[in-house]
Amino acid sequence: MPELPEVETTRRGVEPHVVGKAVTEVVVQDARLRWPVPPDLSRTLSGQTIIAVTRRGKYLLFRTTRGILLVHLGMSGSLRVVSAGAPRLPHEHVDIVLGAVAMRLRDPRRFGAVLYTEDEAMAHPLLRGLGPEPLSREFDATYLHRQSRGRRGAVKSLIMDARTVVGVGNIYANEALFRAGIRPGRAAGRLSRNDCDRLVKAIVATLEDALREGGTTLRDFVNGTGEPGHFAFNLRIYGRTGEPCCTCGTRVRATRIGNRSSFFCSSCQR
DNA sequence: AAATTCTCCTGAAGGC
DNA sequence: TGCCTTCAGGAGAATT
Repeated sequence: MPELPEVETTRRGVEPHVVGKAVTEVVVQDARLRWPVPPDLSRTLSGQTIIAVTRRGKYLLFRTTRGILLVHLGMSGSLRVVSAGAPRLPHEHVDIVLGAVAMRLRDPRRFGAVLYTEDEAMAHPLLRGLGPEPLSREFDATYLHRQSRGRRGAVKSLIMDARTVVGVGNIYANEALFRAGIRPGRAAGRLSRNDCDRLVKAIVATLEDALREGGTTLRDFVNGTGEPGHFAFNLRIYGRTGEPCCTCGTRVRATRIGNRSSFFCSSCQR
């Protein structure tokens, strides 16, 4: 599931192949993504040169002098660079063709998005209101502590809420809480200042470790050049229901929080 | 205001 | 073997 490490891995993978190139055309095989791919996208984008590839949360931003192509990978999306005109496999819905190469979006579950805006980036409705980047200085214990005050909901839901901090999805939320020794169901408002400090450090460390491994591939994810990520081997708690905790041997328990599967060690996490 | 539920979608896995 | 149900999840929208 693309979370920050997967999206950033994708960004790094495609960036060198697309910056400085002009869009030749956009070929849409199936426009039915989370929102329809704009019908005039090919006409709008053709001729525009990509000057930078940035990321905000889980959104990829392909900047041109005129506007921004926004790409979100949803939960099963992947974007890779292929030869223009390479045979299309199932679920490969959109090609952003740049001369001899193309960025190709594959998205079996079609929860992803391909949009275009000429607004200033952060004014876009999907980007406005996003919380800080987890790997920025702004995301620290003081900030998280302040955000958590008065919250009776689960801390796991709080850190997965993009208004609190971007880029943390279900897998890394589970992993970070395990590393911090905090139960996912704990009321956010009951976190001590020290809990927040450990949790922020755990989130940062988890994301950085995953980034180093090129992200997590459970099923669909591949990077900008089609390679899977290897962090799945490092998952300590996610998906390990019934297995012994890697730290203390207690059986890993599963529960649902905010309609998302959650895993924890009842001994290591309080 | 915060918290919860619903919704989109398809493939895999389990049950009978 | 085959059909049916359940589950997985990002995150905006709707609801409580």
